[in-house]
Amino acid sequence: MGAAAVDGGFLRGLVGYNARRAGVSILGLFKERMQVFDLQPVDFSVLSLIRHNPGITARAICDELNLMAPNLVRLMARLDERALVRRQPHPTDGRAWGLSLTPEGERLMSQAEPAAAQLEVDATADLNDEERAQLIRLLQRIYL
Amino acid sequence: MGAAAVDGGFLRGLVGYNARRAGVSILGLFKERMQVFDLQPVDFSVLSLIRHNPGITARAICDELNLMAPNLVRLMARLDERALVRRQPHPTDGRAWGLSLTPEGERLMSQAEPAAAQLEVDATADLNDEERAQLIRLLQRIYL
DNA sequence: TATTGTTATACTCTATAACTATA
DNA sequence: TATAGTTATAGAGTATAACAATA
Repeated sequence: MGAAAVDGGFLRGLVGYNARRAGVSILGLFKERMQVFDLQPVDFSVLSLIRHNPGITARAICDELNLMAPNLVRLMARLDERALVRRQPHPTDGRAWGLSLTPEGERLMSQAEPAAAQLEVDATADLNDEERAQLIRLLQRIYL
Repeated sequence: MGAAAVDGGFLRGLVGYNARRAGVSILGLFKERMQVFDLQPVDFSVLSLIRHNPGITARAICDELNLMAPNLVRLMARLDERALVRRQPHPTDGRAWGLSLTPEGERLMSQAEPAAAQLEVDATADLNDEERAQLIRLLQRIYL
């Protein structure tokens, strides 16, 4: 009567189905562990991208993370209210802003990124380092 | 200035990030190809599960697909309106319904499932059969 | 007392069109 | 003419609480 008795045979032969299920599984632990930082998965991705690309534009973030521009606006507003990010006039493009972390944003991410890395290892505890690396290589060959 | 110049180094070292990106990539082709069947990804998953488990209950579907019961109600109502599924009194549990495909639902899925399998191969064209199988094995060790 | 299915509802995420300022 | 950022808004997906019927 439990899930074990259900024949999910066809679905489980699909890469897309398994990628989604695995992603949801990791995301569950992510939300749990990242509560202390008050960071949603997307918030974390955006902040990490800004951290490693100071001066990046909103447009480049949208391209990299596959976000729609209007949706990034409210997200950035939240991060701005929390004083985690800073916008400065773009040096060459008057339409754009150059984004970077505030000292507080930097402090937060210097803790959040290691936490995320550890969380990943815990969420994929059945895999060793080599298997985890190969999994990532295979996944990237799909979307890159 | 394009996405290629962006350092996504930290994020791309995370299994969760890559699983999500790969899943989104496959989902894009899924929605495109499945338009002819008028099936959302979740609709397809539910119908496939019912097809291979005739008499299955809504509860078992929720457990298998990680859905919340209230959300399945509207979804089932749509499939019911399209006369793709049928509910019959459960043989042993008076609270539950036994779900199965109608002949029309069976006809639709006999076309949709092979289309989904082909779509997967196309969306993961950089992988050969062995790599695809290994990718699935690795993903399942995360969530199963 | 617990579980199945359901209703109502709220919240978040995602998507589209239209506008401004600049390139 | 095209692009960066923004506003407003509609739609889809996801979440919780509460209820009736049955186990």
